[in-house]
Amino acid sequence: MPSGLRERRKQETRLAISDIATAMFADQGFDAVTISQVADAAGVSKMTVTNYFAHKEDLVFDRAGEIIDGLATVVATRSPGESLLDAVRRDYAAALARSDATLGISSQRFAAMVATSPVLLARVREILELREQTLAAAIAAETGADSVLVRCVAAQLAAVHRVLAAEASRRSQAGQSREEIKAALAAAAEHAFGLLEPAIGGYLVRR
Amino acid sequence: MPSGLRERRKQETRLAISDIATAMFADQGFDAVTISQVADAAGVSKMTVTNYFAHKEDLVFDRAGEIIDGLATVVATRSPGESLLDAVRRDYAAALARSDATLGISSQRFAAMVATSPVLLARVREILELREQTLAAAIAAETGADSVLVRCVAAQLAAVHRVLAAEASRRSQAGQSREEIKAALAAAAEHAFGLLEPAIGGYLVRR
DNA sequence: GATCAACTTATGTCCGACCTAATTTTATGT
DNA sequence: ACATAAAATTAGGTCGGACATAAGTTGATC
Repeated sequence: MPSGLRERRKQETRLAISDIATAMFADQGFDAVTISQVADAAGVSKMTVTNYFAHKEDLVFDRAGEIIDGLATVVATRSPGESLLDAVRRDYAAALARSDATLGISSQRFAAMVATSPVLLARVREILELREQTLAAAIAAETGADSVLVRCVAAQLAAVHRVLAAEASRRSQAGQSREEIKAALAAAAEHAFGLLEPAIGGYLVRR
Repeated sequence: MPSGLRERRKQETRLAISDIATAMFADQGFDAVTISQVADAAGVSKMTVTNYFAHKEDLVFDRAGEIIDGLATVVATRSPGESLLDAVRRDYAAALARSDATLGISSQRFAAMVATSPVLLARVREILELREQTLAAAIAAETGADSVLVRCVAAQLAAVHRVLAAEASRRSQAGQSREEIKAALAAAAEHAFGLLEPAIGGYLVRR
């Protein structure tokens, strides 16, 4: 098991590399900075970077696991009497209130960096697909059976999150303020989740 | 302008390279075959392959444009009195009847090849995202205004197609017959599109 | 304090993507 | 028919990311 110093150093090194890399990427663009340059700036060898981060994209999306598990956790921990849609909608409002980073609200430079890099966009798509699949698995675990319908419900719920995140990214790129974006997202979420209400509003109310 | 022979030769070369490549990929796996090997097998130089196909994945998904434009075309060409959902649902049934290749029904080997290659899966995600965006643009063009709601509707419609295609891929990998898969997809489509009925069933009925 | 395990490094290979210049093939005008 | 222009193809090279291996270094443990 991790013994004090060694493990702490690892986390420090990891974070230092990730922070420096993200700053360099935001500054010069993801594809314009090589792993070697990141390694040099961080004062480590190239191999150390690739040891910590299996893929270059991981330098940017180090906390992808939280996004991937987010929706499934919300569904799994919802209170009795709450439907899937209610839980996801309630959680979105809460995330907005606490300015959760996973909603896609970011600095103009970060948003532009992601939007202009094919590699990062691909990674975002993969993360969102995994989130949807994880959500579908959580729903399937609750209903006891996997099915196309379960995956459709998961897809619809995840799609709302995804479309709202895209809107957040768009507004971030446009340079809007966090408060401005949050207000817009709150209004948009009303409409978006409301659209699903007649379809899956009563789906899987927890007993 | 394209003058007979020259253009025809190009298309022949392009198709020959693509066919040989797909066969080699299906046989040995996408990542196990290099572009050089494809070039050798096709009797051309490596540069010729990369001239025709900007990315290695394009050797497999040469007709991506058809998938990307499919839903938008369906929506844009639907008849008066038809809603968005009705048009997409009707078209799906028609595509199923004609065993359209874009539905995801394929040979076991092809399905396995795609499913086991991270690069190909990434390309599939990109194609599906582009299809959704193209559909959203078509809907926005009709309503006269883009919005989060429009993108949500596009996302929901595209999601059904995507979930059904994933099901097709899963069954293809499992070695089910085309007829077997078509029957399962027809039934699944009933449920999947039916789920959206109360949400967007009356949305954008063409006048 | 010596030993072991884990972390880091140096070095090198492989492949996809890309570039440039040279060569071959096709099309066109006289 | 032939020369010339245009386009396709080729050869050879660079670069970066991913990966493998072995050697070196540092922290942990008895």
